[in-house]
Amino acid sequence: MTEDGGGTDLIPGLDDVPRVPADKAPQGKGAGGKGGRKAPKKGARRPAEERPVARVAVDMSLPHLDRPFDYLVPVELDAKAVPGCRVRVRFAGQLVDGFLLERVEESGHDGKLLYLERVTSPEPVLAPEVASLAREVADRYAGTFADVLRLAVPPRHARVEAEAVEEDAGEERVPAAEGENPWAEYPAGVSFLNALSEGRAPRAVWTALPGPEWAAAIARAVAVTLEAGRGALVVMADGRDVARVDAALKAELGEGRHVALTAELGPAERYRRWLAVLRGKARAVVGTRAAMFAPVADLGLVVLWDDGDDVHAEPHAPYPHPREVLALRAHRTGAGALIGGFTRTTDATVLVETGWAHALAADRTRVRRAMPRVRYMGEDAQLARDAAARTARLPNLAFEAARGALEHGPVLVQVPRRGYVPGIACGRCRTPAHCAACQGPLALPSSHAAPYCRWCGRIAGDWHCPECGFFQLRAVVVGAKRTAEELGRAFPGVPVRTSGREAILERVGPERALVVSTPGAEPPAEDGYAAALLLDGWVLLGRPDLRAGEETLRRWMNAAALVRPEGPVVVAAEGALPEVQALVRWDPVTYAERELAERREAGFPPAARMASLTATPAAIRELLADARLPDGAEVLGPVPVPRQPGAEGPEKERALVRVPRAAGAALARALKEAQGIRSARKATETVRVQVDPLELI
DNA sequence: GACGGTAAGCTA
DNA sequence: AGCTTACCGTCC
Repeated sequence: MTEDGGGTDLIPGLDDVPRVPADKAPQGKGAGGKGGRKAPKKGARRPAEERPVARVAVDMSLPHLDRPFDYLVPVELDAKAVPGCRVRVRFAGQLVDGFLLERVEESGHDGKLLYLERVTSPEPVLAPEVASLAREVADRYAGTFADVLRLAVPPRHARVEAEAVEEDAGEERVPAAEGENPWAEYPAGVSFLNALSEGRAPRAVWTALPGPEWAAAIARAVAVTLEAGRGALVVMADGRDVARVDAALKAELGEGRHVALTAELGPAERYRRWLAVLRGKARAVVGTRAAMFAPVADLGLVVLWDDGDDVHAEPHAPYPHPREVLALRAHRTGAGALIGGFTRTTDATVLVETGWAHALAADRTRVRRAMPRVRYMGEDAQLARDAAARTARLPNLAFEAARGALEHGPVLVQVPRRGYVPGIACGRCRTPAHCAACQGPLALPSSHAAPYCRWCGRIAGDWHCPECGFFQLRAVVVGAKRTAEELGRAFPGVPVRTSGREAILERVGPERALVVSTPGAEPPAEDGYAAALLLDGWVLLGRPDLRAGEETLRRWMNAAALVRPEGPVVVAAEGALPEVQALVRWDPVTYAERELAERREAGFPPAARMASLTATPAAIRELLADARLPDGAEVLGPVPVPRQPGAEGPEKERALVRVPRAAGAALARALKEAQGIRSARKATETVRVQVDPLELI
């Protein structure tokens, strides 16, 4: 992996030499209709004098038609038919949308060429860098160019496009805020910034110190990049993180030099801002995953924060991941890259181990100064001696930590999402089921396993109801709300607030309060939390997912990073677990390195490359029969997949194809080719192909 | 996927 | 013969 000049963007697969001169193609009357049955729709048409051939990416996501098609540019559209503009063409007899990729003198096509039907808009919305990026992303994910373009180019909003371009606010660049440099906390931080300001391409996997400084650090890196005359692109997991970086950028850059792109803006405003980027009015972008394709000109820096968050994963085909897309962009444009978070994913660890990026972290002394004091409560957790806490069934350690901390400010309580932890109650009298040992609430990890205690984790195999003696259990929904009620009773007089999927708190004040939140919805507290309780570690860790461990650590650290330095954090899990040890020592890097080593041992991603094929068993078999899989490929399964709620049709199965990491590109190519064979053959059932699927096992 | 060409199948 | 339906190659 070396740097490559990103400026010239020949689209791979587009560069075959045109052989047939355009004048062999039908001119004017010839094109309209032969034999006079159908009258020519337009009068005699004439191709443009210069570069009369337009290569068009038609909006068709069929794998076997995933290549450009040539059309003639009629003279009257000569001026409007610019590379990157939206066009409408006749394709297989029907009118379809497309993008004009380039204008050339001659076509390589032997047959007749049709004329462009119209230029939808002369706005060159498909920037050359984005076009070639989209081609590469499509190939990487065994998907089509058209599918990627649907993600990369927002739908047109004609009124917004026509709006008079507002005059520059004229605001002279605000000098970067002269506060202390957040990067000074990191030994390699300053040299990272220097490399950006010298226009080089530093690439770092950044383990951020706990606390709120990360947003300012990102903003500073962006500011330095802009000062050096290049653009910057920042991708965040959700709108709240976007808002934080947006605010930090405003503080750093002033108004008008960057835009925030999120889905909540609505189509008009979103398109307005996106156009501002395209037209070079804004040189920096912060946004959620769709922004990964934003047409930032002369890219100097890409940033991805919290790359392990599963909301980064694009749910639409071909399911590209921003980490991959931004890495590709940085690589091909010579931009710097910053992949940061409080934790470290195994995927980012691969980037470090292969030498693509450097690790950027603070030294231990600073980490120790900034990190919380983490305690754990395992099976031996003792019930609180305090009477009120005893009625609330809170283990002593958690109770004492919270009670002490509430003197100094808010306490964060992290509980898994509603439905994540199915609570249980007596099947007859509906009394909630509690642990015989510590009186914590019982829950069922899955329908087959025995109930366990949400506080202490002890398995409760021989439960019977203390009220009525019944021994069968029924599921009840337990979520943050219920936990909030239980906690409220343990701390009378302390306000309890909840933050979850439906009602997310933006932030909380410095006053004492219990803040019960689901993972990812934790509101930052002004001046930080005085303490945090991380409950239900067993459920998170017990999930049957390859990434359960790293994901649990990520959730814990993201919550614990909101606690004041040296504040207490109590985690409900066994101290011997590697995730707990990593949290206690605040050392996500060693954890990720070990985890990656284990994956390598077991042949799992990201040490190996995988693709999942989801379809009926017959369709999977056919696809695999057509696919010339690379050497060393191994097919696992297929196994039945649980039916999606509301899904129609026959039972689906899923097969996994595993290859050595180096064969990833060959795997994608083989699957794409096999999909092409299938679609050309008009196979009725489609196979969903997902390269690097997020959820595994 | 949608079109249009050709081949096979049915109605007089 | 004259119409339908079925299949399949092509789509610029």
